[in-house]
Order: sequence, then structure tokens, then C-alpha cells
Amino acid sequence: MSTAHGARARARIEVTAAIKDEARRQLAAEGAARLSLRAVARELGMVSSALYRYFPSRDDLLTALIIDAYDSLGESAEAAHDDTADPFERWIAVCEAVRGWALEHPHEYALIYGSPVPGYTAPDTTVPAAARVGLLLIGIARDAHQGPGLARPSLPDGLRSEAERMAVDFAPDVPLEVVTALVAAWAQLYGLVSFEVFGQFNRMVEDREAFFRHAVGQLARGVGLMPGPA
Amino acid sequence: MSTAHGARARARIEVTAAIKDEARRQLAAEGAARLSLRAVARELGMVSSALYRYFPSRDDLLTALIIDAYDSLGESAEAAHDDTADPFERWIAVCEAVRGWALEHPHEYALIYGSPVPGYTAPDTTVPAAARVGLLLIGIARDAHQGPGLARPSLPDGLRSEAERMAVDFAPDVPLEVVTALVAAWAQLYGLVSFEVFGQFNRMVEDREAFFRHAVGQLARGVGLMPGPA
DNA sequence: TGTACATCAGTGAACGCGCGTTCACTGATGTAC
DNA sequence: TGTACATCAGTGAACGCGCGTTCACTGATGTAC
Repeated sequence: MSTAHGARARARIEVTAAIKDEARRQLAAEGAARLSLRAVARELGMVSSALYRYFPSRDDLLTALIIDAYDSLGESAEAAHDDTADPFERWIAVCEAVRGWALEHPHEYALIYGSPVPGYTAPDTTVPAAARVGLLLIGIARDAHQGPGLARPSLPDGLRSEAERMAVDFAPDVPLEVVTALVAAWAQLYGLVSFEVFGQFNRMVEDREAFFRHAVGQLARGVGLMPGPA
Repeated sequence: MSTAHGARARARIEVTAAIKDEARRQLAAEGAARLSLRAVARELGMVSSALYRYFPSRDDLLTALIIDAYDSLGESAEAAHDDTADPFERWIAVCEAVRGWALEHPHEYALIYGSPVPGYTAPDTTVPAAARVGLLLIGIARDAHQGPGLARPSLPDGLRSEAERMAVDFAPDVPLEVVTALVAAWAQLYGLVSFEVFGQFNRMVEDREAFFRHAVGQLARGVGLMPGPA
């Protein structure tokens, strides 16, 4: 077993990072489906078989990129989040961080929130990284509704048991009426971001920043983060 | 020029349809990025070069599939839409038709609303087909707000000029306060559908039908399709 | 109605390319004693 | 501190595969007169 600080170990970390960086560059240029081990190796001045010392297959490289993308997005969102601020402000900040990251990294965004890559299914290793933004949103809703004074959205009878299960599974301490609204708002947030990143707003929305800000403000209302009727 | 009803003309229509059908089948099996002219030809018992009599290139075949997908989705939505019904009911019906179509045709859905295919940009020919669902939603909002009695969403000052431009461009006769809310709801609808189709709701939402119905009901409120405060 | 010519669908071979993965190997770095 | 052995990164050739597109061709279908 090699020493954690041997030259070999350091080199391994560096080369692994270089491979991922180059792969990310190709992702940005060509998209996930055209990501090729051979092209990555070529660009790094290595022979393609050398990459197999670092990633056992192309899919493993893809998985590493996916986890990195989720983590990078999660970090942006967490950095934008000030948990001493007003819940509504926190909500807006997280949403804008997601949008900003997506616009800066459109292909990495497509990798994690676009069409699934055919023939590839993400292993469970990706789950913790994928959950980071969701956990932030859950935390905001929890904090907001711990105090008094905020109206809650309505919860139809048909969704009550669904909401109970969700609360137990991943959103304890969030009022039942809020849980399903929160999941819906989460999906809707990505609808707004995807339409902008994937070009569906072309020749349609011009002041995207203002449009987005207003739309996620309305989403916050739907989750009961504003005074007044939800 | 050939007679519209000659055997040759009929054969051409049939073969063109057969090519598209087989291409759709491969789309469903492999995704757009792996759609291959050679594989389509092989499956049809033709030689690959023969396809060039029907589509000048792979991208043209893709374009045809994209237009067909938009049209198929648009038809489903239009068929589900009863323009004598209550606006709220019409809204729900169209949203559910979109969801239903997407779940039945996940790869065609990914083709039009997933990550863009790298190296491919859709020509303007796709625009009319792509607009069909949007036009339905615009029509519903227009009809609903022509009568009195429905409260309108708020429109912040910063979005007024944006809303005016949108109204002129594609939504005349829709109140300004409703236009931006409508565009946002449109994007959010696809956020809900995409998350379900692309598997983001796995181990999260179980009663998807009920969840969706409630969520798009809330969207309808945001566009002011329900009595009471928007 | 019959003939001469034009149109067009489909063939088969070829071009040039890129891909993921395996394998036996060399030589440098690290480890145990 | 020096030596013998084990580990591991990287090489280079090869396997077997698939792709989009072009081109000269054959033979059947359609058209004009």
C-alpha cells in the first residue's frame, strides 16, 4: 500500500484531476454523449489505454463527472445561502445560485438535469451529492415554518398520505401542508432553469434575470414563505 | 414531376414513413445521440446509402422526427382540450395531456424538451409545431380573462415592459399581468413533467398522478384561472 | 397505343474516420529487511 | 544504508466494431409525343 504522501500518490491525484478537467472541457464542447476516452487521452498526451489506470471504464469517468457536477452546484448554492437571513431571501438566493451555476456550466447542468444518457444509469454513489440543493430548500422551509405567522398552502385529502410519507423519508420537521408544495416548487425551479439554459426562452423572454427573480418569488409564496395567503 | 397518385409517389410516402417509424423505434431504444442511419437502413433491409434518397443527411432525419414529436404532442393536447369547458378544467386537461404523452413517449419527449443534441441546431421549420401547446395555454388564459371576475396576478414594475413586449409578440388579448405568469407556468409545467419522465421523482413521489394534478392546479391559480386571490 | 427518353429508387463498394477495451511489455517508484 | 522484490503508471500494438457520406451503376417506373 502506498504512503498517502508519496510522490506516486500525489501524481495520481494530479493526473486524475487532469483527466476530469479535460473531460469537462470536452463535455462543454461536445456534450456527454460524445465524451470519449480516446479524445481525452489524446489531448493529455497520453495513450488511451493509460486512462484505465485511473478509471476502469468510460462510464466510471462519467459517474465521477456527474458527482463533481452535483457537488459543484451544491457548493455554489450553499455558498450563496446565509442561514441567518430571512427565509424568503434565502430561498431567492439559493434559486439564483442554481440558475447562475447552470448558465455558467450548461453542459454539466445538462449532464445532471437533462435527458438521461442512454445506456447509462447513475449508481447510488451519486445520491448524496445530488441531494445537496434539495436539502437546502428543505432547511429553509423548516426554519420558516418553525416560527409562527406564516400561512400554509392547502393540502387536498388525496395527497395527505403522500405528504406523510415524504415528511418521514426526507423532510421531518416540515409541516405536512408544505412538503408536497416544496417538492413541486423544486421541480418547477428546474423547469425555469432548464428552459433558459436549453434555449426555450429564446425570442421569448428578454430580461431573464428579472423574470426569474419574480418567478421564484412566486414559487416561494407557494411554499408559504411569505406573509399573507399562500 | 411525378403524378401525386402514381405508384412511385405512393411508395415514396410509405418508405418515408417506414424510415421515420424505425428511427422512432431506435430513438426509444437508444436515445437521439445514438440514432444511426446505418442501423435504420439495416433494420429495414435496405442499404444505408438508399436512405439518402429520402433524407439528405442524418440531421434532416432528426429534424423530421422533432417536428413529428412536437406535432404528436400538440395533437394530444388539442384533442384533450374542450374549448367550451371551464378555463380551469381546460388548463388541467391540457397539462395532463402533456404529461400523458411524455410518459408514453419518453425518448421523443427528451428529444424536444431534454438536453439539446450536441452539434445540432433545430431549423426554423420546427417553430410552428413547437408552438402548439403554448398557443393552447395562451388561448385558455385569454378566454378566462375576457370575462369578469377573475383576480389577476401581480406584475412588478420591473417586468411591465417585458410583459408588454411578450403580449405584442405572441399573446395579444391576454392581460399584461397574466402574460409573464403564463410564461413562467409554462416552463414550470415542463419542470414537473421532466422530473417525472427523467426519473428525478424516483423514491420521492409515489402517487404521481395526484401530485401532478394538484401541482398544475396551483399553476392555474398563479395564472389567475381561479376565483379568489391569485 | 406504342415508342424513346427522362426520372428516380435502390445497390454495392469504398473512403476515412473514431470508438472502448485488452494485453504483454518496460521502467520508474516505493517497501521490507 | 543498501539491496531484492513488489507495485504501479504508462506504452504501443492490436481486436473488432460502427459510423456518415459519396459515387458509378442497374433497372424499374413514369412522361411526352
